[in-house]
Amino acid sequence: MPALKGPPGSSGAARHSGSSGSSGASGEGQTKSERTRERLLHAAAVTLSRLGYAGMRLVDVGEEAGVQAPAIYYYWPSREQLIEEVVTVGTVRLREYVAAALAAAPPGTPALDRLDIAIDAHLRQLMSESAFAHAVIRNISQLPAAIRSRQIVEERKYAEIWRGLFAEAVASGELRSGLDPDLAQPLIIGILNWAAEWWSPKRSSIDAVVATAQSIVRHGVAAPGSFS
Amino acid sequence: MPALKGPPGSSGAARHSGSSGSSGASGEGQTKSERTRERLLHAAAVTLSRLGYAGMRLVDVGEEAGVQAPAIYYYWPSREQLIEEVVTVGTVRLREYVAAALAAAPPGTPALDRLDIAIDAHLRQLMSESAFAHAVIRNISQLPAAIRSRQIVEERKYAEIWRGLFAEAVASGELRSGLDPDLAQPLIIGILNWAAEWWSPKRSSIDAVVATAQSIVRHGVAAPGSFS
DNA sequence: GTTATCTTTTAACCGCTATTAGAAGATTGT
DNA sequence: ACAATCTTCTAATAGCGGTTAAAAGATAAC
Repeated sequence: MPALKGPPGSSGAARHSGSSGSSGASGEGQTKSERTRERLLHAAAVTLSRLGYAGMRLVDVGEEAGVQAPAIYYYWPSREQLIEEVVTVGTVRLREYVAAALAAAPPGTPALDRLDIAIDAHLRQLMSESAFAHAVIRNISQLPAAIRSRQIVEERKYAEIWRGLFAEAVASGELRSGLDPDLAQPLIIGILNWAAEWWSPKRSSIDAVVATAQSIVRHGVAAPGSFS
Repeated sequence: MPALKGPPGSSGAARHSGSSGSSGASGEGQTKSERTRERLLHAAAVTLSRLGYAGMRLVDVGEEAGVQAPAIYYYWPSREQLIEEVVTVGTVRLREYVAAALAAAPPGTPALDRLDIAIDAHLRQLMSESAFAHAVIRNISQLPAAIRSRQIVEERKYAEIWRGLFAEAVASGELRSGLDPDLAQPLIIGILNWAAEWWSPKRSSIDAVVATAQSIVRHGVAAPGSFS
C-alpha cells in the first residue's frame, strides 16, 4: 500500500479543466508538474484511441509525452486508473461541450435547430477538440466492467441530453410521425460517432461534414412542415 | 520453419463457406477437423469483437470453442494469421451478402429502393448473421498494418458498391441536390455500423431498426420528388 | 489388432510489459 | 551554499500469454 507520498492531485478519479474556450493554448498559470500530468493524460488519450484498451502500453504513453513509463506512477496508482480518468474526462467534456452549446441558444429555439447545434458540437468535439472523446467511443465496448461501470454514469447523463432533444421534437410536432424516437436517437448518434472512424482533414473540411450531417439528419427526422 | 506436417487447408489466408442461406445449421458433409476449424474461427470472431485486437487471448478463443489454446496452432501458424482470416472473411461475407441482395432486385429498381435493400442487408448481417462483420467494424482502426493492408483490399471492393449506389442516385436525380455523395455515403454507413454498438435484441426487434434506418436515410438523402 | 496418420493435450520456454525500489536530478526556500 | 521536497530516471521483479516440443488420444486402413 504505497500511500505515503502524495502526488499533487490524487483524489478519487475524475479531473477536468474548465471547458476550453475556443482556441488552443491550454494551461497558463500551471506548475510544471501539473502540465506534465496533463501532457500524460493527453498522451494516454491519443494512445488509447490508436491502440485500444488492451493495446495501450505505458511505454507508448510515456514516449508520446516525452517521459519514461514509470514516471506515470507518480501521478496515477495504476494503468487502470489512468485509463479510467481518460474515459471519464472524455465523456464529461463531450457532455459539457454539447450542453454549453445548447445553453447558449436563445430560449424558444425550435427543437430541430437545437438538434443542429448538438450535432455541430458533438462532431467538432470528436473530430478536432479532443482525443479524449475519440478514445471513449472507440473503446467503450471493450472496457473492463470496473472501468465501464463508472464511465457509464457520465454517459447516461449525456444520453439524457439527446433523449431530451428528441422528446422536445416530438412534443412540438417537429419529429416526423411514425418515427420511434428511441430508435432514431441512437441511429443519429451513429452518424456522428462513426465519423471519427473515417474522417480525416485531408478528405474534407469539418464544416462540410457538419453541414452534411445536419442536412441529412434534419431531412431524415423532420415532420413534413418543419424546415427552417 | 515448421512447414513439415500439413494442416488440412493451409493455403494463403482467406477461406469462407458459401454464403449461408437463411437458417442456421451450417456444415453437413464436413469432416470433424473441418468443423473444429470453423468452430475456432467463429470463436475467434466472437472473442475479437468482445476483447479487441490486442485483448483477444488464444486461451479465450480456445475456451469459446471447447479446445485448449495450442490446438489452434494445428490450423493456423500464428495468432496474427487467425485474426487476419477473421477480418478478411468478415469483410468478404458482408460484401457478398449485400451484393447478393442487390443482385436479387429486379432490373430497373430505383436507386433509393436499392439503397433500402443494401441497408437491410448490411444491418442484418451485422446484427444477427455474423460475429465476423462485427469483429471487423470494431477493430479496423486498431489492426496492425500487416493485417490491415490485406483486409483493406476487400473493404475497398465493398465501399465500391456503396459508392455505386450513390452514383446511381445522383445520376437518376433521386439524391437531393446540394448533398455531397462522398460525404453522405460514409455518414450513412455510420448509422449502420454504429448500430452494432448499441443494439440488443432486448431493446428492439431487428425489423424495427431496419425500418427506422431506412426511413431516416430515405428522407435524409432523397430529392424532394423521389419517394416510393 | 496393429500401424500410420490426424488431432489434441500437457509441460516447458521466452519475451514483453505493468509495477516496484531505490537512486539521481530538479526545484525552492532560507 | 544547503537542506527538504518534488519529480523523474534506471534497474530489478513478476506474471501473463504466445509459441514450441513432445507425448497421448482418436481414427482409419490394412
